[in-house]
Amino acid sequence: MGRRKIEMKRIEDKSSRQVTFSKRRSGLIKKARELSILCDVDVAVLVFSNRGRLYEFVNSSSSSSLSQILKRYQDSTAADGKASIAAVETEQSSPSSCAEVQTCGELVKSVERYLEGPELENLRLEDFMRLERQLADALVQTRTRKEKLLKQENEQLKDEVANLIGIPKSRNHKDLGVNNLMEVDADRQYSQPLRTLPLLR
Amino acid sequence: MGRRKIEMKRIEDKSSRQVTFSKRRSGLIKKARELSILCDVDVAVLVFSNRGRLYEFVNSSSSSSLSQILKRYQDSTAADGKASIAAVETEQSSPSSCAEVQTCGELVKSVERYLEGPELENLRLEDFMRLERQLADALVQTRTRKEKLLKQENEQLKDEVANLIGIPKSRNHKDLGVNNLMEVDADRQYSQPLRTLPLLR
DNA sequence: TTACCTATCTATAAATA
DNA sequence: TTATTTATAGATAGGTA
Repeated sequence: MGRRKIEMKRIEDKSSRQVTFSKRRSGLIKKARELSILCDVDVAVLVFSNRGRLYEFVNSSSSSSLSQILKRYQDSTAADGKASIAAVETEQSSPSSCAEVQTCGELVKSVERYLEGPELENLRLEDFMRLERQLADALVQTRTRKEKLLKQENEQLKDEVANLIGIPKSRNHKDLGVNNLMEVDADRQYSQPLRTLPLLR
Repeated sequence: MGRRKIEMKRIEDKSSRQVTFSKRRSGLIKKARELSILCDVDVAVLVFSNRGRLYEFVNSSSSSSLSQILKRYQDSTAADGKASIAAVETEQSSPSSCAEVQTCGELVKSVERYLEGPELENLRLEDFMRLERQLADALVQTRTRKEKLLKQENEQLKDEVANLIGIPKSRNHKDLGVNNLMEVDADRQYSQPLRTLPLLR
């Protein structure tokens, strides 16, 4: 998509890597927006720069759990302007793969340095910690809900079994609400579609 | 990027919306992968279809909290139904050769060390953050195991129900253990509109 | 940086099998 | 319906200011 085709590997030149990052990041988020509009689906894109900055897209009309999580997180950081989560400077001199730049240890050290510095910078740390808590809370909440549904379903099924054993007339059975639980998607070229659980409203 | 320019609004025709969804979803995830490789950054893309299915991309070298969560989520699903029973069953006993158990044990020990360590009052930010992550991961793993057990039971019960429906002669349900491929009606009607809610695992 | 420029490459809308 | 083809719209790599 440019003057030349480029190899699919890490761009070594720092400057052009940064430029490409900026361009492609914008492009990715634009495409995410288009997908969400054209196809009327929920899309979330999260990009963490090597300096720990987060760029994101979450379509506003989303109602899914994860999007809610991300939105919640977004709200919590809105006061501090965009992309301020753990926006710390890491002058890591790790000679090896820069993919590991943002290890927790590195990040923590950076945050500590950040805290020792002047300014209201610790606000960003709070943003980060708030994000951590929110994600954990949301994860727990979501899993609890799903587990609850599974238990409910199991209870229904147990009742069904009991009924069928106790009253073995071949009556018309009620819907079990489980028929698509084990559905598997065939498209695994790039991603792994994950099953979701039907929820009656 | 096609024969014609299209308006940026929801595609009304269901068929072409589905086709566009499939194409653009693949394209989005491809671009996410390219961005993560070329620029060596962490990228996560989540797409929830209207049927509640989740398509995702999270680059493997990511080390951010969110990516870790999503990755673990992905992993737990990928391993679904494979060799997970043994791991669960051996959990009670002392450390076994199972990597999963070992990992869990290591995690618990680490957490215990932190909790029982002498310098608890001097808990540093680094320790705190690591602890937070460990607790979150442990929670996820534990709940994943529980969920797998629930699903197993759920599947057994579904088979049982299917068998009892298909063979409504009242029998002892224990002799239905053979894997009988009974199918459930696909065109059943729900009394209420079924809404699917994407859930984290 | 910070942004435009534009030749090329890529994604994809529509057609077709 | 799903896969393949093709013509175009769109994204962007390397320049330039």
